[in-house]
Amino acid sequence: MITLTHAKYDTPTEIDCNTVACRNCGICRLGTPLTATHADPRLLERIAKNRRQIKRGELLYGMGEPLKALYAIRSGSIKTYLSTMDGRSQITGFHIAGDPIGLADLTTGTYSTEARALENTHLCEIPVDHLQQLAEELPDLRSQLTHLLCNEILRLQKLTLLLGKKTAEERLASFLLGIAQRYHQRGFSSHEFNLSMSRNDIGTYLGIAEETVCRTLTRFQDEGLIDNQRRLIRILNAERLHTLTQS
Amino acid sequence: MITLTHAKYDTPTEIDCNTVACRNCGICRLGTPLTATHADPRLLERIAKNRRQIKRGELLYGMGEPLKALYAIRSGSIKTYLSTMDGRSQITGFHIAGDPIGLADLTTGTYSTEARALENTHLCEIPVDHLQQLAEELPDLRSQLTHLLCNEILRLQKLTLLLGKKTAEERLASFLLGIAQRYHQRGFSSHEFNLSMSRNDIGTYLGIAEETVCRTLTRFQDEGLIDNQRRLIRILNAERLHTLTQS
DNA sequence: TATAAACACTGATCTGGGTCAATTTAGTCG
DNA sequence: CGACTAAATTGACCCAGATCAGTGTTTATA
Repeated sequence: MITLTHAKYDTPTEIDCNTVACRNCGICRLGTPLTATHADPRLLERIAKNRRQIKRGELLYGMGEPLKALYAIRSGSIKTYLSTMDGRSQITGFHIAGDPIGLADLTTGTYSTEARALENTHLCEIPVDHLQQLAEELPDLRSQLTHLLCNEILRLQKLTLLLGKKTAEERLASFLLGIAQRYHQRGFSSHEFNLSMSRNDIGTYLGIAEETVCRTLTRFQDEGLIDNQRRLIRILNAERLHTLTQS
Repeated sequence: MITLTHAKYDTPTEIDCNTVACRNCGICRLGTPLTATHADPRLLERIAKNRRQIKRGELLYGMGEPLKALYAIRSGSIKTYLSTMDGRSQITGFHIAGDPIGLADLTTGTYSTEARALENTHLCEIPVDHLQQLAEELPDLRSQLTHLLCNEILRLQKLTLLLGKKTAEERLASFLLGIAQRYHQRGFSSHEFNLSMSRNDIGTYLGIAEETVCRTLTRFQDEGLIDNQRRLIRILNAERLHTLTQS
């Protein structure tokens, strides 16, 4: 079984096992399905110009800043969030290796969220003018970008159902299975994983208090649904968790 | 002052004042800004094949159905919503004249929400294969579609902030000003409008109970912020409402 | 290996808004 | 018009989860 074994609160190292090869990256996949006769490497190099790395807690970009580049995560993870005037914030997404960030801001030219690293993170920087020019040339890239935008809408629609109508228990169950599924899609274990975000972050994403996150995880553990070792989570009964999600 | 004067619970009539000309429609605008040297009419006809009209309460499409067409609203309004397994639902959007519906489902080929008419509604039906073929030919149409997708993401991000972190009062204030702004963009009054949705629908959109919607609107009226005549709303103090939105 | 600083967890109490139960007000239709 | 029906409103009560106030536990740092 492959598990994510990166150190907790990891230190700045070389790209570790939780890295996604360019041909598996969401942007670079160029519309070819998972069974890709892998994309032209020169093409991939043309899309992502620079590499960049940021440390845990660092800001990648702030809301309102002019959009200089999009990013694709090579390793690590990023949270994006919005805030009210008086400082309450709502995390709109956790982004892991292979995910693009900032796509939705392409047409307005301004970042609509804050983006902050949850751990030390390696990124590909994709200049926007460059991407748009390439997209004009490459129909496959265009359809991949459209696909990513559509998926983001579907994800946010499901998030509104969660935030508007689900109980704390349903939210946590949905969250855990969602994380498991995403890791699984990237070839990692869907039963055991290290969360890169704090309990506070989870609450800020699910629209509940940190304490409610803790209490609910503890209850799931007591009921034998998960093994809760702080950030290391083992899913013990995915079946029953799924019935708890109410979706 | 132009106000929306269609009859309450309106009856099936010819297209009324709350109609958007094709050249102002979200999809047909073809990337040209508001100051458009208006688009080629033959082009517009090529995009929207059939007209369709549905009555208040009728289903336009159901979740999970194969995507046959996208729709653009000519007049009237539509709600789209998701539901939990046990029947709680979350409205993900209210759509009015000029809005496209179903765009986000283009790449999956299946409707991801239910869509139901809030009043008698006239639509343009846009076959998907046809749209995609046209988009290949027309760069302006492509960029308009991308723009619409991006805007939908930004809208849903703001909705998650509302659902995850705002109080009932903040939700209602945001909602009223949001409606006002959208009507304003379409050339109607931003101070007086008829809501096409029930109090129950508003609650189902804002993640609060119908009763809380009523109580909060009543309070806004008592405080002189709005004039609340059932579905006819007059904004009396937009300034102060805005400070209540916390965004 | 101390010490500090996050982070995770737990218990006690409180409250915004949900739920339940009427009542009032329009809109519809014979 | 008057009866019927759906929607809107109001009041009383209740509870899921927030908030407050700690106590453990792990990581970071000296």
